[in-house]
Amino acid sequence: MTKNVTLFDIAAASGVSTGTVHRAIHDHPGVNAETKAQVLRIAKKLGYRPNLAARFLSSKRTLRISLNTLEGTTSFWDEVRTGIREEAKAALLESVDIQVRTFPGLGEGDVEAFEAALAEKVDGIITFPSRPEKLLPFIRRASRRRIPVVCVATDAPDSGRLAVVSIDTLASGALAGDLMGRFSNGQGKVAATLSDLGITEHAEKFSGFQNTLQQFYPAVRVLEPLEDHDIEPEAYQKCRALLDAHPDLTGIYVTTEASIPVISAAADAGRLDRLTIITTDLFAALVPKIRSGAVAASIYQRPRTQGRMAFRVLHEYIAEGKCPSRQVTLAPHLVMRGNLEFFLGRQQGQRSGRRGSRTQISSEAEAPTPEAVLADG
Amino acid sequence: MTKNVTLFDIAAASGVSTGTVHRAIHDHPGVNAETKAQVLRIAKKLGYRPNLAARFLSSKRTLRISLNTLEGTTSFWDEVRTGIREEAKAALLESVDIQVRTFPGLGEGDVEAFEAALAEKVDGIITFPSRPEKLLPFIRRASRRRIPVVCVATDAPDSGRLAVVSIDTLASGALAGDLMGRFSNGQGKVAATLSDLGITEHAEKFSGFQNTLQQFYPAVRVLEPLEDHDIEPEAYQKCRALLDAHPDLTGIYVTTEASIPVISAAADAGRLDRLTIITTDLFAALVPKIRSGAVAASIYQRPRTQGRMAFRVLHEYIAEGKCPSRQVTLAPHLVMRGNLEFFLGRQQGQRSGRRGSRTQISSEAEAPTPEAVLADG
DNA sequence: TGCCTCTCCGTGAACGTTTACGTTGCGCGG
DNA sequence: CCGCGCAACGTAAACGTTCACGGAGAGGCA
Repeated sequence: MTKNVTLFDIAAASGVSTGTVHRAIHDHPGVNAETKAQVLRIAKKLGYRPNLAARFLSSKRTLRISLNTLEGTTSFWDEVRTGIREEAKAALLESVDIQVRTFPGLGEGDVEAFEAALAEKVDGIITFPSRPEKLLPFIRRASRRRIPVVCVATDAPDSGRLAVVSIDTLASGALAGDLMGRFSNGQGKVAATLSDLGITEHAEKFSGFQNTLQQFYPAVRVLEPLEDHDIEPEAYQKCRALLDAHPDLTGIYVTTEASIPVISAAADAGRLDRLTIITTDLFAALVPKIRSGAVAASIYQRPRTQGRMAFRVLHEYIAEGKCPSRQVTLAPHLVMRGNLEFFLGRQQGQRSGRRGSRTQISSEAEAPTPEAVLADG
Repeated sequence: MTKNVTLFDIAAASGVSTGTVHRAIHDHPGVNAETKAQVLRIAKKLGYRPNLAARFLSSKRTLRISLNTLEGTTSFWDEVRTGIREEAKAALLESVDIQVRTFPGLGEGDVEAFEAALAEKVDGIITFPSRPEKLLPFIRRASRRRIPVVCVATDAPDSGRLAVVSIDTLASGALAGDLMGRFSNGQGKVAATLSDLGITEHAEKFSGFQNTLQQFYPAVRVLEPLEDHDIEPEAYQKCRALLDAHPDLTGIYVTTEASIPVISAAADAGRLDRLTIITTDLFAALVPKIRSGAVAASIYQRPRTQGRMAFRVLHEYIAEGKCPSRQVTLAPHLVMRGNLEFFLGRQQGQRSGRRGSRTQISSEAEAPTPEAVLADG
């Protein structure tokens, strides 16, 4: 491991001063085009990597990032936010200011929120692109302004976004398919609900679900997916109609958070005990349904981890200038009756976690601590 | 957010120099007891928190940690190591030197490996405490010497270890129980194999398994657990005997990595297709068994994440002097036929990941980059 | 008294980057 | 020729911590 290349080394090699090297590298004005090219060439040849400690030491600006989310699904985004905060605390090199901007509905106010973030000149944007195609030009604009954008849960392809963080949709669907196949003993007729086939993520979940069933449980018949367009009454109505049309339906896979209307429809049709229902995510209203067995399993999309990863990618980019992998996909967790309490405890413990860890410092006196100051008393 | 307290502030407030403050805080020799107490009091009153950037800037020592693992289960510990490396790279503030020490068997050579690590005066030890009670005094000794010890996979309670990172055993067992109950349609007779009831983790897994079945699938009968003491022939023999003794056995849950002998026993007894087998972890030999459907599901203990967490806790302690939560428990992942490829791809992508991310920097030219040097060409 | 040791403490130079400011050299209008 | 502005570049002081060095005193011993 040879000693790291510094600005000074580059300066010496190219016959200029560190100030010029710095300006060249950071594309700041006031440096000749030739000189700049020369410096960049040498920097690259020498394999320059900035020393973050030095950078943070000298310019200790606070990192400002905007989190743009949907208003309705608060529990999910609350967890995402917690994850971001957690990871920000772990990065521990700068103070972080998270500005939360919410928009009321899919495609409503998302652009405005994004523009507001841009206007504030934040250092990065973590967003749920509710309507990717509408947001696309704005993400491009941010990208041109060197403001990194990380999409969470849903992707905005070809937008120049830095990265997307989501669970692996195919694996999610496949897991649901496998469970459905096993739970149904390899036979029966099952359906899936989703928001809109036009949304890649939902289409992929369904695809994973269908493929797995076709491949490994060929006797199970998969119906056409049911689109609810994120409207609960529509989900309820369509589900009732589905149940009426198929008296022999054995299972439903809800790929979105809109599982409650589906469960209600099944209950109102008196079919709850004959249906295997697999849902998505974990929120207060769903808990009793899982506990009672109405829901066989729920596929948890790990919002906290999504938040952590989103921040992490952003931070790596801002700090080190590295372009991380453009797609961060997570494996979903599976929540069932037996391990439900575990997941609830985590959500719980999370919120009180911040205080918890503080008190722990002082209470666990026997713990070894390098900073004597902090250990005492 | 008030400006951070520095060594200089403390020095000014207590009428000494920064050098003395530094020595006092870090418990270095050469400072009067009274002075030291005074400095510490003031530091505490002012709420001093060390500036890591400055610290890493000045003393760029390389962090040396020892990873003590079991020789046999290489795939698991290889992943753990990869996770550690990953996280170390993400910490990006210092170079990390991971010394791997392996010991041949449970309780064989583990103490020697630990002592070797201590002798090397490493900055931290990440270990699998194969026989916690034997290792206990040595962990204590490390703790007294302020060398933090993180246990992975298995805990060493009351040893003064900094933290333990593991899968939540109860949730694991519960998940296995839930799946077993569902897959068996709520009836039948099932068994579980484990290494030794004396090992807390295994006992807890079984307990979660049993409780879940008793509570939610009361018609399923759970047999006494089968102890294989981590000896494959013993696992095979006992399993054959089990199958002979219980011709109506419907499922087996293997809580350890020793699932191959169980599968062999079932196959040799001609019972494979009538048994629901739930295994643990994911390794090469298991893959075809899952693919063929011999194994219904495997509970993946996420070694890479365990490694990441272990390093993270260690790093937080060393860097910031903070005592993290003493127990880091993870939710297991569930591997089935449909999502098997996803997990295999992750393991694969992991190993080539380091190079992959490098090439990505240069290939993804459209990506915005703050360091012009790295983006060009 | 001279010399030496030991403890306690101050001093100042790193570490690599950022940034405000100073210094050239050149062209141009008056 | 003077003065001005401007582009291009150099300079040096931060940022907070670490660490090697050295000095001042106190005490011991011949």
